[in-house]
Amino acid sequence: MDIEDGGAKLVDVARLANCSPATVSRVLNGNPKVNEVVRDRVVRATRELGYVPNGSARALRSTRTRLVGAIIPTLDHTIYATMVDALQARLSEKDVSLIINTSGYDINLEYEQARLLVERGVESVVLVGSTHLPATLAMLEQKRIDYVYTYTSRAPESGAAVGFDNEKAGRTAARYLLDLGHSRFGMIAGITQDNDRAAGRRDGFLNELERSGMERAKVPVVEGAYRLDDGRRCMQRLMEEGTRPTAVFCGSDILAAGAIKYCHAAGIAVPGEVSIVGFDNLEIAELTSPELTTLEVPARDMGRIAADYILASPSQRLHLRRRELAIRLIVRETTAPVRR
Amino acid sequence: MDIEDGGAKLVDVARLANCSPATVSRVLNGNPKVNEVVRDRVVRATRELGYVPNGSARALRSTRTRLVGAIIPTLDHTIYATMVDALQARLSEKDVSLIINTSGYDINLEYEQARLLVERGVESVVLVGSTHLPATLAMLEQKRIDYVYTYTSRAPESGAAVGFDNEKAGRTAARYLLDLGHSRFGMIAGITQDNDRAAGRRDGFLNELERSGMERAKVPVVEGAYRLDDGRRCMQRLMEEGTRPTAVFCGSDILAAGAIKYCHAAGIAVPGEVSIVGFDNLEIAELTSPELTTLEVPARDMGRIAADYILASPSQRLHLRRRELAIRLIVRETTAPVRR
DNA sequence: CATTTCCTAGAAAACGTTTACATTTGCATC
DNA sequence: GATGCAAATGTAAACGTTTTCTAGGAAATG
Repeated sequence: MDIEDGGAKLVDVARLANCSPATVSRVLNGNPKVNEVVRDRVVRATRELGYVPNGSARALRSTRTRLVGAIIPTLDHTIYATMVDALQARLSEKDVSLIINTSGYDINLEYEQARLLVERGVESVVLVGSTHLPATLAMLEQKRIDYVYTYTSRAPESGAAVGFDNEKAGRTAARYLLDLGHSRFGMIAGITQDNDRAAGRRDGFLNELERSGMERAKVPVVEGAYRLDDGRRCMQRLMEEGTRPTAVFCGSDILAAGAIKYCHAAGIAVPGEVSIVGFDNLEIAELTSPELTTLEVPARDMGRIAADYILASPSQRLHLRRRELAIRLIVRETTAPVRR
Repeated sequence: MDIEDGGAKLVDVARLANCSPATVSRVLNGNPKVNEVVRDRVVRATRELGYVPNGSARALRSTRTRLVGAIIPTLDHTIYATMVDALQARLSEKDVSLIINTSGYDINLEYEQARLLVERGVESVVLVGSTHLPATLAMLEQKRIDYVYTYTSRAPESGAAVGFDNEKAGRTAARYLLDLGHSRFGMIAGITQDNDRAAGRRDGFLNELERSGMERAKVPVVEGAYRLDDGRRCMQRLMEEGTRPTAVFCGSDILAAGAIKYCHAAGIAVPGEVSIVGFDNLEIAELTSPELTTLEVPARDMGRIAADYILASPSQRLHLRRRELAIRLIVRETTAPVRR
C-alpha cells in the first residue's frame, strides 16, 4: 500500500474509512444522504491521507470541469487586467478556475486558443468585443459552450454581452466637446482593424460631429497602438498636418497621456490651445498634468458581472444576458471652452 | 450514430478512417510509426468530424495535463499583470494552458488556491515571493509538483526562483541617494506583512544607510498599500512628522507617484527640496512631473524565463534554477544632489 | 407479525483516452 | 521455401472518479 508515491486515491480513503468508494464520493460531493458518523470517518480519513481528488477523472466521469476560459487581447493593458482580476476573484469564490489566454488582438490566434480551451473542457468562454472568426463561434456553439462578450453591448445571437455601447461613448465625447464650443476636431483612435470597440468609438465620435453639421471627411483621424509613444506621434501628426484642431478625442488614456506629453514638449498649452479627452479612466488619468478628462470604463464591474452570468443557472441567465453598463464622463483639467 | 450531440469521439474518427482507436491516438500524438496513407485518412476524418479530443480523458490516462497554475497577489498591479502576460504567451506557444489565481497578498487564501490547482492537476505552479505557508509547499512537494518563485532570488530548497535580490535593490537606492549627498532619509514601503519583497527592499535600504553611519532607528519608515492615495498620505506623514527628509525611497512607483502629487499640493519642490526614488519602472514613471527616477523590475523577463524553466526537460532544468536578474537604476528627474 | 416504505451504502458500469502487449504483414536471409 | 525480424496496426486493459441500480436493514404501517 505505497500511498506515499502518487498520493492517495479515493479507494485508499474508502479503505481507511471502512466504506465503499461510492460513499466517499458522496461525502466529497456534499451528497446529503450519508450517515453522519460515516461522513465523519470519511472526512477524517481524507484529512489523514492528505487526499486530493483527481480533477481529470472527476471531470471525465461527471462531464463537469468547473473550468472557464478567457481570451483577451493583452494583460499589459490595465483595462483588461482589471477585468480579469474581478472575473477570477468572483469565479474562485465558487471554486471555478480560470484559464486565461492573450491573443494580441489577432482573431486567428484567438481561434487557436479557443480550440485549446474547448479541448480543456471549459464550460464558458469570456471574449472581448464582438469581432471574432465565425469558425470560433461555430466551434463554441457546436460544443454547447456558452460565451460572453465584454467591452461591448452588441450581444451575439446566442450568447451574452456585458459591456457598454462604444458608439454612444464616442458620441458622448463629441457632444461634450461641442458644448464647450469647439469646432475643429481631431481623433487619435486605437487600431480599428478587427477591433469593433476602437471602431465604434471613432464612429460615434464622427457621427455626432456630423449630426452637428461638421464635414466628416474634414475630421482628421489617426490610429495608434495603446502605447505612450504612439500617442505622442499621433498627436504630432494631428498638430502639424492641416489645420490644427482645438479638441482631440483619444481612444485610450495611454494615447491621451502620450498626446499631452507631446504638447508639453512642443509648447502647446493644454487645455489652453487644445482640449484632450481620454478613454478608460485608468489610474494614470490622475497623473498627467494637467489631469486628464476621460470616459470611465467599468472594467471591474464587467468582470464581476460576467462571472455572475457564468455562475448563474440556465433559468437565471435569461435575465442576465445583454447587460449594458453606463459610461461616465470624468471631467478633470485637460478640457476647456474653446478660446475665441 | 448521432455524433451531432456531444461531439465526435475518438472511436468515431477511427470508424470513419477505417482503423483502430489506437492508431487515431497515435496520429493525434504525432507518433512517427504510422503509415503515411493511414495518417492521412485519420487527419481527414478528424477534420471532417470537427473532432476535438477530450482533455480530461487524455489527462486521466496519460497523467499529463499540460496545465500550469500561477498564484499572484493581484492583476491590478501592472508589475504582476505584465509578468503573467509574458508567462502565458510563452506557455501557449507549447499548448500549455495557464490557470491564474489572485490571492490579494493573503497566504492563507493562497493555500486554498494551491489546493484547487493541485486538484486540477497542474504540473507546475508559479508563485510570487518566498513567503508561503509551509503547508502550501508541503502539498506541492508531496504531489511532486514543482514550483517557481518569482520577484525574488531567494530560491526554495527544492524548486526554482526567477527574480532579483530585493535587499540588494534597496541598497542600490540608498547608495545612489547617499552619493548625491543626502543625509536625511525616509521610506515609504509597501505593506511588509507576509511580503518578503517589500520587507527586503526596506531592509536593504536601511542596511546600506546604517553601513554609512546613519542610525537605523532615526530613519522614518511608513507603510502603504500600492495605491496613489496611500502614497500621498504616507508622504504627508513623512513630511509633517519629525525632521523632514531630503530623500525618500518608495517601494513602488505608485506610491512614489502619490508622494509626488502630495508634494505638488503642499508646495514642496521635487527634487529641489526632496528627492524621490520609485520602484518598478512602470509606464507611469514617465508620466509624473517631474519624471520619476526608479529601479526597473524585469517583469516581462521573469514571466518568460519562468515559462522556459517550466517547459524545460528535467535535465535542462538543473541549469535554469535560481536565475537572478539585474535591477537597473533609471535616473530621471525626481532626484538631485542635496541642497546645501 | 407481515408488509411496505424509507434511507443508507455497496457493486459495478461507465466516462474517452493512452499504452503495453499481441498480432499481422511484408521482407530479407539462409 | 522455411525462418526470423522489423514495422505497422489492433486488442484490451487501464487511468480515478461518479452514478445507476440494487440490496440490506430499520422504521412505519396495517
